[in-house]
Amino acid sequence: MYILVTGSTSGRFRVQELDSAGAATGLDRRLTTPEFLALVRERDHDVVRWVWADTARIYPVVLRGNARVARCHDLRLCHVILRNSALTGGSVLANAPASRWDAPTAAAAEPAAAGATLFEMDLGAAEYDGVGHDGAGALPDDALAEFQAQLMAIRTCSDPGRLRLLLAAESVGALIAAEMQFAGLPWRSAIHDSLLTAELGPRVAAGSRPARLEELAARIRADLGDPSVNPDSPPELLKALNRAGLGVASTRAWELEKLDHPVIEPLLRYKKLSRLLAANGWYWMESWIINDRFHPEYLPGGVVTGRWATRGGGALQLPKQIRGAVVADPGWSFVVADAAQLEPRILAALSADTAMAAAGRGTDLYAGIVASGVVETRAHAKVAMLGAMYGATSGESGRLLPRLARAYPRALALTETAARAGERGDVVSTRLGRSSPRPGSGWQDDQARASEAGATTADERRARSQARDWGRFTRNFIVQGSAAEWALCWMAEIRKGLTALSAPAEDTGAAVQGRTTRGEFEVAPHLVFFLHDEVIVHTPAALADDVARIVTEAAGAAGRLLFGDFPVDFPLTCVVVDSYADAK
DNA sequence: CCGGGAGGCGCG
DNA sequence: AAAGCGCGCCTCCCGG
Repeated sequence: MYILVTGSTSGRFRVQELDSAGAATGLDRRLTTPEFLALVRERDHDVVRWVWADTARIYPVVLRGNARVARCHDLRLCHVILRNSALTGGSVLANAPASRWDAPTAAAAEPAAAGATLFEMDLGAAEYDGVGHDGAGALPDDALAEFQAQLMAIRTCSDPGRLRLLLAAESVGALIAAEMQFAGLPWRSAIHDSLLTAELGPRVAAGSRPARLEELAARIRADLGDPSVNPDSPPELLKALNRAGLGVASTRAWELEKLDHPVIEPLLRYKKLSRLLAANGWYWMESWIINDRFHPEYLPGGVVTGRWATRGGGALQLPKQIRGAVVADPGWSFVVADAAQLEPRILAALSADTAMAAAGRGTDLYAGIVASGVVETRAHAKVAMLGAMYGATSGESGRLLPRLARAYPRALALTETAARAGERGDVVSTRLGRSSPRPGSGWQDDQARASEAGATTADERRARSQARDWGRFTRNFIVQGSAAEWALCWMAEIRKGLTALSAPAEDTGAAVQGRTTRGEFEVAPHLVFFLHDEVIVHTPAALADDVARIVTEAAGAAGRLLFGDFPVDFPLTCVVVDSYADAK
């Protein structure tokens, strides 16, 4: 049973009931926002999947109305997958000309605009799919046709089960992303401020240097014998370093670390601190922290591999330096969990390499590789595995690869096959059927030119280099993308478990007019952060152990969803803490 | 004045 | 110029 929801600029929703084949049943109503919210509460208990154009646009309306949905089908996200998947390459959908469903997603509203709080902002419910203008100029209401085309593409593909799981996972990911943005990550501005003050000195006006940075800049100038050099300017700094007799080609920290000179220590500290100030300083805090919550905008499917991206606030790059500001509410705790060596385990399962899977059973996978006698140290095991998944050719990683290939031929053959496909310009696909993009026309042109009669050695070298670049991309795509699918399934299972844990707390009505509320996010355990292979759940402290069990069991369930009975473990490091800084 | 590329660094 | 993938976002700097 599907319920198709389309929106309108006049705050009315069109709601059409569809049967399990996606055909209209005739139930077709126009509802106001309160009526729509009432319908959501009434019908979400059934086996209903809500179908809509864009979760990021419509679901905040539901959340602000203190309601939630269990399942949805996000037409925009699913369209992208089905258009690109090799599994649906012959479908009508994939071969139709580009439409508005192929347009990039519009930027959402500014988060911290002019004193508005997140809960007062218009998150774009109106006109989220551009339909429903009651006058001239309305765009065609093609959401139903699009949904039916998607169902057809799934039904007629070679492996519908995998794609159905992928689309369900992608869509529930969109729900979770909206819920996490809505709930926010607990963030203590006072602690953040004192961390900054301890590192940088007292806060100063924007545009001037805090005391610690000013002192370090003075030392750098003195040590370089250059009273005017600006340490924020790489070209100036590079010249000054060279004048001081330091033969570096860049000012990167990893290169400076190799040098022995008095200026290096203050310079590296300057770089570290100026980065903290620029990326996560007071200005960042004022822009992104509202009422002790960080509300990043997550973008499910924002990376071609299926990983999420974020927009604004740099939520996926929170430096370890400031994680001490992430503190649970009084009486609450965080359950912080992180999948151990996720990508190599995904590779073992993808390739059905039982030896590699066995090396990770009940233990650190890299330690297991050492115990199997493949390499001598854990560091070697790790760098060799990363090299296999990223396509290392030289250095220590390159030297260790043959030993890995001897011990785990199936796993290494899979990555090699993916790389060769990319080098030819072919498409590769993840476990559940997300396919890599084709290389651009420039790439194709360069390959073609290199095989023509008049090709120069420079043409050939260039084409070969680009082919290898693309091969490294496709090599990594299957692993990173399949790991992203595991993570989506993991989060979906966590969300399901958390819902069951707090099921009795059925709420009764809409938010009080004019009041801001986070609804059940104020009383029940909920996801507040996700970072590729890591989640944070904010929970009443009394439920933390239950939550930890749910999170752990969800990892096993995700593995079974992707890989059935294949004997691969997905162990977690899972801790209950008050502060994110204590997680590892 | 603005936009975009480069350099650089944070995260997985 | 990071060996080897994927991102976002800061400042500086240059060209239009």
